[in-house]
Amino acid sequence: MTLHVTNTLTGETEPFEPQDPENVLLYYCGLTVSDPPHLGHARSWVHVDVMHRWLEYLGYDVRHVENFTDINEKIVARVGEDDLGEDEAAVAETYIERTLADMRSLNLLRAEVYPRVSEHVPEIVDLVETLIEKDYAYEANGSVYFDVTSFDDYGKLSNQDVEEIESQGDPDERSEKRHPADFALWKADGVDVDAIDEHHHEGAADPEHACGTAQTWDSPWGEGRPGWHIECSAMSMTHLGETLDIHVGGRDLVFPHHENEIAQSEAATDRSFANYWLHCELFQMDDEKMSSSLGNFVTVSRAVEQWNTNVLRTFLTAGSYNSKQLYSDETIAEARERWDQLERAYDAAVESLDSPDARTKVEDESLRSAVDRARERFVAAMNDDFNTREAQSALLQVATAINTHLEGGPTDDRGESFDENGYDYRGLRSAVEALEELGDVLGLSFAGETTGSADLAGDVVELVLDVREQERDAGNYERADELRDELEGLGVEVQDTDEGPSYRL
RNA sequence: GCCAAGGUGGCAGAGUCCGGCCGAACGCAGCGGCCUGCAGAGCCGCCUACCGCCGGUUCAAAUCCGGCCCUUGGCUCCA
Repeated sequence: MTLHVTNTLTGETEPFEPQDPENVLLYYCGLTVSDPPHLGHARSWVHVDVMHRWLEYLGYDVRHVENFTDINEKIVARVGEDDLGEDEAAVAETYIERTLADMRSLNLLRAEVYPRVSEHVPEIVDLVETLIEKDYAYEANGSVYFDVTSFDDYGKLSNQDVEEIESQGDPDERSEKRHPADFALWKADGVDVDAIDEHHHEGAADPEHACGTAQTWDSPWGEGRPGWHIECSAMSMTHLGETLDIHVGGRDLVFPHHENEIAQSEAATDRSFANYWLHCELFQMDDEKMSSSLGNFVTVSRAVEQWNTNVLRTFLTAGSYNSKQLYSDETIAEARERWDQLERAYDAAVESLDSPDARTKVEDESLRSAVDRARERFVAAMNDDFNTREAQSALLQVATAINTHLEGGPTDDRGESFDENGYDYRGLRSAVEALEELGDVLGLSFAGETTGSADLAGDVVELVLDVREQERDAGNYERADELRDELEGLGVEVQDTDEGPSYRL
């Protein structure tokens, strides 16, 4: 059984075969750092992260590169705003730091490199020169444009017909372009701040000021700035070579961005730019997508604060990466419920494993075979185009098997209960291992976060529970219920069990 | 207008590439039972889907083919 992925280039699900059987070159189109990252970005990050983890699980070495676009008109437009920074680079740096912090809070595996456009201008200039030499690009008034009619495959990713394409880029570029679909590789000096959509930051720095702070670079065509699309080609080639195995990005980037990346790169190298193009679908808010430009987003930092990393990751992987996902209070609450079930079952299994009953010699085939079946389902699901929803379902299957075993007591292979009151420690151990190992593929972590303050809080909760037990023993249930309600009000979930009360924070 | 993706139970969401095991997974909500002082959690069971509409192929279709309707995304910055 091998990994299959849906390739936007062919529109089909294909077996995955990297160029080098042991290594995978993975590039993810990162973000333009002109706004705080929102949950939509997090959804893509988490899915790319899960791909990365799954590829490693399969034994590949993954070279994962994720860029930051730190040269962009939208960044310039924010210069001087709040305390973001006094020039384009400073604003970008502010957001890059925030973004990296958000990424850490989501338990993402680090990429090997996070290249920035500003650090690759020489490579970009080289690439543009190559394209001009090969007659795929032309200079006009200090700007350089890619000639789409010179590249036969133009449109192969998004199935566009060159003749149908109206135009790309700023309106004032049009007169300079030979074909309306030609796009800028290099833009002559100035920044047209008027062209920037400023709907979500009224009162931003005035255009004059912004223009003054837009950095420019020297080039064979005079002072200027790199175009948007060329950066990804230059950076991925610099760090991963001419042909990528996997290129991932948001669905909204298919055209024109990814289409243009292909054109530039393949025109320059005469080689395939990326063998597999995977696209992450977007979040659906009531009836439109979540996006920076629409302003209808929830920031990552707020979401992590409000929920937590495990709940969020459960939520973000509750659908396939390549299908749209509905964002609503209900769908996120449901994810929380799923995660809680996993965690409760895991805690129960670990606790039982440590109890004397677990040492009773009991064999329970049903638990172990349920875990084996779940493992198989999980692996098959992930190999089937990273089907994370199905994978979650397999994890829940383990949780149910644990609970059934703990609840009903062990059974023999005919499903009849043993007389002994014991647990099958081998089965429990395999269940715990499965949860840890497979959960890790989704970036879920069962290792409780026991900080010093949490320990203290736990001690205090136990003290209260001791008092409550005394009240219960005395038949004073009203007082006992009050204590339980009050604890719940503080976020402590109390459960009475045969072995006494237990709680979750 | 052009390109792309999608329409599955009250909600959400797999399955559609490789037709039968799908009268349709997993979960949420709801209902009944067990357990419990009660509650929660958990367990067991139930409930609601002829899989957008019409036609075709086939012994057999949610899954293949054709037509139609609707939704969403892209064609301007966007994960």
